[in-house]
Amino acid sequence: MLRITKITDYGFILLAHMANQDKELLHNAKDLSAAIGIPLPTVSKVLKILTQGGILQSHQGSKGGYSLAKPAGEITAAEIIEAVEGPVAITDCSSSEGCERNCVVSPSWQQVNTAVIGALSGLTLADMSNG
Amino acid sequence: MLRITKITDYGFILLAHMANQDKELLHNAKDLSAAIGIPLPTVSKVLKILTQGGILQSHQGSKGGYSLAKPAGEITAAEIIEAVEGPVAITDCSSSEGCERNCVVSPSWQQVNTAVIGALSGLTLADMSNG
DNA sequence: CTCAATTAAGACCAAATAGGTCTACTATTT
DNA sequence: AAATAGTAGACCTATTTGGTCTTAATTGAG
Ligand code: SF4
Ligand code: SF4
Repeated sequence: MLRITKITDYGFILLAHMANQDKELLHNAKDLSAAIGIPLPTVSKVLKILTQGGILQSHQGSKGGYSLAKPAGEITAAEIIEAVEGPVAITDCSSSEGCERNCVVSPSWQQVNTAVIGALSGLTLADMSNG
Repeated sequence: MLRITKITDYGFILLAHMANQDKELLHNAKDLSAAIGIPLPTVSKVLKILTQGGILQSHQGSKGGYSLAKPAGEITAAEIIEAVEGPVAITDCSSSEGCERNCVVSPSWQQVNTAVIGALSGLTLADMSNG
């Protein structure tokens, strides 16, 4: 339905919050949950996914937490979405797997897909955070 | 997951097929189903939705069928998607209803949404069909 | 060394959405 | 009248998404 998922949306909220504070500060899931107003288990899940996608760096154990893996100005919206939902593909045929029905409109979708990725790549977390 | 639905995809295939033929010719669901290779009930559903959305014109009764409501060059991809899935809104906050959690990243999503709609509005059915 | 705090991994279930089919009805042509 | 074709909408199934939970592994502090 041409919409990002809630998990992705939460990811952006969390990342923007982290980008607005001292870069070295470790944020733990519990504090973030309280700060953002999203239940802890969900926050925890999102942070885990973002870490697996290389957007966040984690530090385990007591006094552990998460921090941005790169400066906010170097993390693009496209990267974040890909980390959470996988490659951006507006149709089956604009993904790597493709589509067996290789129809006439496919090239147009490729164009649209490229344009969308372009828009998302031109926007960094720094742009999105404090504004 | 940032993807158009299958019904929408079918819609584009059907419309492109129709745009590639005589504008005045009426296409009935059965023939279109055979031509495109999508089951009749599904084709029928898609055509109905496109008609309700004002993209197609229908003609009931024997020898009836569907034809484009406007020249292919005047039907944009954005229009078609809206007709099938409703307004393009990449997040809750970029739709008319909005989102109660009015967060800091919302303005950025508005920008992205506008860019996406722009890309979709700049592409007509004529562009997408015979190309 | 032990304990508490904290992330990691993934199972799990419930809710929502999407995909697809079907039936009954209406309109038009012959 | 009969045949053809669209209209409306219910309906069920499959898939995806949202969210929670449990169990482990890791690390710092006392
Ligand atoms: S190839 Fe045609 S059918 Fe397959 S995804 Fe692309 S547009 Fe849709
Ligand atoms: S306002 Fe914030 S939370 Fe609500 S949809 Fe927009 S980005 Fe997501």
